[in-house]
Amino acid sequence: AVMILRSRFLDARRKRRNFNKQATEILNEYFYSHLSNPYPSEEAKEELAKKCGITVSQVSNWFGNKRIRYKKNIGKFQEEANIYAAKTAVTATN
Amino acid sequence: STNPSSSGSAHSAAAKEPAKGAAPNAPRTRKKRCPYSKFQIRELEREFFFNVYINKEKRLQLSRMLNLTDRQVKIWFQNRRMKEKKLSRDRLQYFSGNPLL
DNA sequence: GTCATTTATCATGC
DNA sequence: GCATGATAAATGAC
Repeated sequence: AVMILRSRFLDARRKRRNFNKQATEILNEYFYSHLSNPYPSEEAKEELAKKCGITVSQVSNWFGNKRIRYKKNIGKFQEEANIYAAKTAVTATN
Repeated sequence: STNPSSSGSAHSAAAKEPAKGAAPNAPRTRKKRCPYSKFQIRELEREFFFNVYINKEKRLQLSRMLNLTDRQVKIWFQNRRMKEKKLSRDRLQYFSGNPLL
């Protein structure tokens, strides 16, 4: 049984599963509210990981992918950026 | 699927490298990431199994055999050590929540 | 040397 | 068919 679980773990690293909507919301909120410097500190990563229910490594992966994919095509993320910009603006006024 | 080691573009031809005193204007273009072949990985892993830290002589020998630069071999061992550390962290986290094991 | 990162590639989800 | 998460080369800070 141990061997089965172990082998399943070893090749389960690349078995991708999408994050739930709430986790993606939290990550996007942080990203677009820190668009000038989207590099969360280690402490911020741990907090995001806890809130999203994922690991710190997964948080780092998400920000790495998000940064380069945003930089490569800002226009594609413009609508998304406006959404989260408005969302953070509302929370700021309240 | 295409084997980069067969073409020899990684080692022989001038991909980049500071080029001592050749061209004063240095474009400094980042080297394109080229995945290594199965054979290259297998040999690198074999050496990594014996010693996580590779010395200069074995590095040169391995780089010639695999048609890689010694810098590429050095960086591969660095990345491989980081990978091993991450695997250890993940294993610890994975099995820590399992009282059954 | 480590280590966060950039970039391209891989593998999967849908 | 791309979107997305994870991994593999490559760079740079320290």
